[in-house]
Parts: sequence; C-alpha cells; structure tokens
Amino acid sequence: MARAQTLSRNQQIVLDIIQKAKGPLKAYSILFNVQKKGIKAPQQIYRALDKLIGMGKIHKIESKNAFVACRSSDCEISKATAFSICESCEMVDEISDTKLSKYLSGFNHKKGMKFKRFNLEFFGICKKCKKD
Amino acid sequence: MARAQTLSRNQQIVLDIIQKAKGPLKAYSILFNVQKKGIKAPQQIYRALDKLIGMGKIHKIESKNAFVACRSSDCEISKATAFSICESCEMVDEISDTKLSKYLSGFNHKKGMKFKRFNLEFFGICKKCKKD
DNA sequence: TCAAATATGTTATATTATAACAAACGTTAT
DNA sequence: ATAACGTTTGTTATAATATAACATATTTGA
Repeated sequence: MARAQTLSRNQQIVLDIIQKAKGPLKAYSILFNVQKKGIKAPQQIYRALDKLIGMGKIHKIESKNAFVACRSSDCEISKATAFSICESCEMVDEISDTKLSKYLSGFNHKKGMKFKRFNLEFFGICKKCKKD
Repeated sequence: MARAQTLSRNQQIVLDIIQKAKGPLKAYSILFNVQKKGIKAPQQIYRALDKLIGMGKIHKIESKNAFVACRSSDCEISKATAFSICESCEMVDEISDTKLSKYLSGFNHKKGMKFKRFNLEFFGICKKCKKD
C-alpha cells in the first residue's frame, strides 16, 4: 500500500506547482516549469502525476489532458469527481456537491454493472467570460 | 451550417467501422483498418471523427481517447452523454437514462455558471468480467 | 542490517493529434 | 453552363501526450 502522508521529492515538486497554478496544467508545461529543479524527463513528471492521482491529491481533467489540485477535502481517493469547465477561458472548478455526489454514487445501471467510480465534466461559459 | 444528413465518403467509411465495432476504437486503429480503402493519413481520420462528433453520430470516450457510435436516438447533437466503462474488458455502454439526463441537465453550479453540456463516465467491472 | 518496496535518472520510442497548403468536389445563384 | 463559394480530400511534416525498459539509489520495516 502507498504511504498515506509523505510525498517524495519529485511528487512534492509537482504537487506544489499544480497547487500554485490558477488553472489546469499539462504534463509538459509542468516539465518545463520544473527543469530548474533538476527534473529532466517526462517520465519523472508522469510518475509523480500517477502517484498524486492515486493519493487523491490531484485530478486529471480528461477532456483537456491536464491536471488540477484537489480542492475537496473528502478526496482521499478520488472515486467521485465532478468539474465545471469554461469553454472560453479554460478555467476548471471542482464541484463538491453532496447531493450530486450521492445521486451519482447511488446510480445503478440497468444492465447490472456496479460502479466503483465516476468522473463528470460540465462545460459552459463562466461568469467572467460572459461579461466580455 | 453542416449538412444534416449526407455523409462524405471518408465520413461514411469511418462511421461504418465504428458502428460495426464491438467496443471503442482508437483513431490509429481506425486508420489501420481503412488503409485498404485508400485512406492513408491520420488527418483524414481525425477530420472525419470531428465531423461525426459534431453531428452526434459518434462520441469520444475521453478517458480512453477512443470513439464509439452513438446508440441513443436523441443525440442529434451530443450535449448530454453518459457512459458505463468496464475497467477490465474495456467495454463501453452508452447510458440513456432520462432521469439521469434531466437531473444533470438541470444541475446548476453554485458559482453561477450555466452549463451547456456534460459528459459523465462511470467505471466498474461488468457482469461478464465478474464471472471470470 | 539486510531484504523488499519505492523512487529516481535516463534514453528511447510509442501514441495521439494538429498545422499548413494545394487540389478536387458540390452546391447554388446567376 | 459557369463562376463563386464552402466543404472535403490528399499529403507532408511536426507537435503534443504518454509509456517502455533498464540501471541505480533511497527509504522502510521486519
């Protein structure tokens, strides 16, 4: 089992930059940003990303191939994720809505498949962008 | 505006192969399968895929970078998609559940963003795989 | 302390997707 | 019919995303 708490050097570096970012970051943009810290290869980034996802510290936004920090306290392991994505400015917001989460976690497919996990991505134009 | 009905040659070829497939197809696997029909370059596949998605004939499974035919009659333009994905055999099923669709289409983010579209992916182990 | 597990560094390569441009095709209005 | 327009095609090149494989180092725990 993975250590619950301690992050390795590279994991911490990658997590830091994702947490500081205003929006989702792509793997190679992370790479370019940490080259001064001695990380040189994509592999090092992807490995850290994988572990951080496994720990629930970050999430992958599948429609963008990009990564955001987890802002929801109950994401120890991320089985139930929902995001709000602006199609204009690319802003991503994690949605934590207990009702939504319960509704979807309790959803059962007619064909009898029991779900372990879901990911939901909403798209629209955010308030800021509507004003422009 | 796009023609609503008629598919171009390449679009039809790509749609055919996706509709015949048992599971989601990746762009390059489509390419390899249609080379005998004279399609030679990725670009030709991706262009057809884009148009087909725009028409609601196919959907992209974001977590797999793969494409499936639309099985839901009301997907003229796909603003509300949900899928059930087996993590073992990779099978993908489009979920058409009016309640779910209404619930999510009516969902409003606290932060005031109005959604135009959503995509939901459920993950689990399908019945077939559970037996093994 | 030594074995196992985890993390790192590194090179190479696979996979997924788009840019850019020229030519052909199909509408539709005249 | 034919000119004008938008769409589709063909093509070459390249960008962007992600993993394989292997050698070494570090951490952890019995």
